Amino acid sequence: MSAKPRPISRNFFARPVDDVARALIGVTLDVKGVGGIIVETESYDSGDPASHVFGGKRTLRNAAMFGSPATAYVYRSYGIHWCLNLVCGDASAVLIRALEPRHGLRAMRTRRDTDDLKKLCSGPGRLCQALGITDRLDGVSLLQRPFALSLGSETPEIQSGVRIGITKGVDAVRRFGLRDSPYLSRRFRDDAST
DNA sequence: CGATAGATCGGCT
DNA sequence: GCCGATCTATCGC
Repeated sequence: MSAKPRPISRNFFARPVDDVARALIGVTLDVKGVGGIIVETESYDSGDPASHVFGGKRTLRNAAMFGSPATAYVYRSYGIHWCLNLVCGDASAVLIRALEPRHGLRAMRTRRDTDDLKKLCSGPGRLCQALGITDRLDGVSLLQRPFALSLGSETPEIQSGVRIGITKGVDAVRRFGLRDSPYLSRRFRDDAST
């Protein structure tokens, strides 16, 4: 059924963060065998007022953002949820916003307490709950267990737009998604391609 | 449908 | 104190 896995290497992350955010669409992300295909991302970097590292201030929370490419940055959002970023170097990172559920559906449904496929991983907090991601994975390498990242086989159609849920840097077009995927956290407003 | 309030806590002013 | 890179339930049209 599934194509042979094409593991992602550290070099994948060592390029401009917007490029990585696009390239991650269609990539499979699993944590201990549970996960799916990335369908929505956002990019953040140190010059970005919406970023946790804006101004270069290093804190306990954002320390992982300053790590080497292919490091996980996990932070708590609104005191309740966890959110996962993939660090790309120079204090830049890609926020994973939505997955198409593929592996370990049973575990995901249990953790999320819902049978609705579209509510399992469609949102940064939701997907972390579904995959069991917490701050215990903050600062951990993405290139080994419990993470498994592998390239997709097709070249996906990418949609882009402004980011969600922020109050600064609101005009930057740094949100990317798999065109018309039913698993997006929200639909894209306009139909700007590429 | 869209709008909004509440949960809950670390980091910052 | 205040405010979020969120989610859910609930209210109103």
